[in-house]
Amino acid sequence: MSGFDFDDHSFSTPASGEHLLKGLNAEQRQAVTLPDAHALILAGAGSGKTRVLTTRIAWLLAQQRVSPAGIMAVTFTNKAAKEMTARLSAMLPLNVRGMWIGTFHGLCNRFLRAHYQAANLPQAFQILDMQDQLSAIKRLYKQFNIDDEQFPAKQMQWFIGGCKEEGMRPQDVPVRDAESRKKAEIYQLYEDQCQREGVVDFGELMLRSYEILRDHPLVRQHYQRRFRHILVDEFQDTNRLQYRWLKLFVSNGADGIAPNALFAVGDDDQSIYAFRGARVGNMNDFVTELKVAHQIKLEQNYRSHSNILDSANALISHNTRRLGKNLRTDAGAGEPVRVVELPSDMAEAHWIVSQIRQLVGDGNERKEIAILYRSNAQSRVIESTLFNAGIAYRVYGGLRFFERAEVKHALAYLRLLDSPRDNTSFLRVVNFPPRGIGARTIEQLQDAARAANLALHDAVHQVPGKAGANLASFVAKIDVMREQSQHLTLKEIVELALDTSGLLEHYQNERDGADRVENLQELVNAAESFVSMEGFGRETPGMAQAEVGVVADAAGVQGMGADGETLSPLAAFLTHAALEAGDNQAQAGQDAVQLMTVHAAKGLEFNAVFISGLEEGLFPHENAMNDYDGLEEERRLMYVAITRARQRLYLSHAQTRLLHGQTRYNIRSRFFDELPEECLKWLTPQRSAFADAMPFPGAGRTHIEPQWNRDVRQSVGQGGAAAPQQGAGTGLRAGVRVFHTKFGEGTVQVIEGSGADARAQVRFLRHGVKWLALGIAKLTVVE
DNA sequence: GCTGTAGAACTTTTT
DNA sequence: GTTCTACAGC
Repeated sequence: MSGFDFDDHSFSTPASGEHLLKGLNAEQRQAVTLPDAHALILAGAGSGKTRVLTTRIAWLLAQQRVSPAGIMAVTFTNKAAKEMTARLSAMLPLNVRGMWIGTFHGLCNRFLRAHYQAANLPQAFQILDMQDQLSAIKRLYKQFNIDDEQFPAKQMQWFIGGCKEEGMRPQDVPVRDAESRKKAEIYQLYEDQCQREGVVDFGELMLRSYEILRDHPLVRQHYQRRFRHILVDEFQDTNRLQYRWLKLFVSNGADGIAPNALFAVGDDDQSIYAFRGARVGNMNDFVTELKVAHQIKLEQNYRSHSNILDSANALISHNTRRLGKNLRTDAGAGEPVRVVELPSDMAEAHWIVSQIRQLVGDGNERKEIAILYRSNAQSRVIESTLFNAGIAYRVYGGLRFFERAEVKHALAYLRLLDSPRDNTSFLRVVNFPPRGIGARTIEQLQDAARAANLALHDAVHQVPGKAGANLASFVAKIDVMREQSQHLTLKEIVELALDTSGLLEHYQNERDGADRVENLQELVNAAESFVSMEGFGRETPGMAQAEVGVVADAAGVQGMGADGETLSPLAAFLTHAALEAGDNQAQAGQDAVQLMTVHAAKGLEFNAVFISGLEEGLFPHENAMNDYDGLEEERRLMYVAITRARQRLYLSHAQTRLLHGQTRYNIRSRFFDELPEECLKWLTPQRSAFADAMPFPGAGRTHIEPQWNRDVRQSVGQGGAAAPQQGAGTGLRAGVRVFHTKFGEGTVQVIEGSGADARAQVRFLRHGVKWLALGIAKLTVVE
């Protein structure tokens, strides 16, 4: 039950673990069997990264070099953590629950529950997701009269998250001017509010456990002593704080603790999350700061044919500052990469659908076909085309189960049972379903609560009159519910909440409430299966007692509860809901074509992949094109997209695209020019100024036109014959300064196309770079 | 206190 | 073009 017997070597595997190495190539085998020292594994796409990671753990255990309790394995997503756990238990007969395998945030949560007193948190602290966090900030704005115009709440949320990722508390925020001072001030107010209400956001989970490890040597030493092997997946995605957090677990041999080993697996070429704080530089820092002796590259690719892989390699070689890696495959050349240009986004969608029809007709499974795009907005046209064609599809992204409004409402009621001080939850449901508690009443309550320094829940009796009575009856309802829930199972508690709150009834009476009722029902199911899901609720406190006891006894460390309290099943369930928003896979398991952004596709693979919208401004995205790092990240994104494909890869771009309600004219992505010609098969002639009027190409027609004028941008740059008809007469050419009635002054970057299709790329002083159709836009030449 | 309409936003996203 | 937010009117 404890699973924390440190001397537990009780699995019946041959001690050598040799059998685990079967089927591994030399590189993989070398990585798996490295000595107990820090190591960096550069694992290219499709090189068997997860396999190496899990086999490494299994091998260490089988060799009896470490007990399960001495392992910590960290991932980014719940999905990855689950997969690792599943593979591991398939390899070895052992109780994986004794190990610390989980996401950064999941492990931090586990840590903070154990050290909640040192962390100065209630044991049943609630976790704010992004929605909760934003509404918490907005609430703060109301209370302190902060101008949302001047400090947009969304931006503030981003700012606070960014500070925490850098390990900065409000007092650490550099104050340069009035604005930064105010931001730091708001950050502080937000922190105070969270502390008062006993809630933590995602960043706080990381930062606070980091601080405890940093500031409590005895706690730190305890974990350093315990974890002999720390393994990290997707290391290139770690942010600064996560890296520092990891380093605190590393023992350098001081304090009488034997050195332990950090085994990091990552791929710098697949680093696509810089925009949310990921720092590829952590890989280099790791190597130098911890004097990593073992670096292994996994370059054998088991996924793609060589036309695909060579394309990926060629593309990514245009990036500088790489750690350097070249994938190889034994799979043979395979099909060429098919490339096509289409007149519009709609034509592109039709073309993709026609190709999919053909693929499916040839016996390919729909779920083995993926359509990738750079931004979500692009999915709409494709969706409607697939829908009209009657092809089953599934879109990734969007609202997940625990994020749905009705589910969040139900969870808010449940949270109030455990954490009455959670004002975010209180406000969410105090008048939902409507019970006559309006804005003015709530304002009164907030004033009273602030004056008396009480939680909203505890201040209801300070509000006089009818309004106060309404509030009191709401609180009474919650309190009664809490009383009644005392001896119920988790499932019964959820049912009680749905019933007593009136949520279920409310949605049952609503016209379009059927889906919501169904989701609430699903929540009951989730609660039921959660209990039977092997002891999530038991496991954490089990660790808490054992560990905290050890540390507190040995060191007399104050403030670390070693009492026998366990986290209630409800609290565990709420934690689960916050840390794992659940699937959005409505039709999961069906044989449907997969639609997703390139980001969402990372880590997945398909037999056939369509990458759509390969146009300048879209992919690479215009917001990323301005700086060099941004462009390199876009290229890595493209690299990720290409390497998703096993057998067939299709690249498409459209001349015109409806975006934000207006037609945009795009030229094909520069990435086409970075792919090896011999791997490609152009299904339409490469675009030129003279070939614009191509009719909508019949699906699958494969004639190849002469490829004159390959790079339009280049010919304009040379001041050559680009845009012969349009540009010549008006004096419009690259470099000329122009004026636009809406965007103001700018400089022409590129002109291309001819006649009605002619377009110019203009860099405006105030509005950035835009593509304008010369037949429509009113451009005046300034000079 | 609720409902309807006008206005703004809009890259990528897990925890 | 769509979707969410905010404020005004009933």
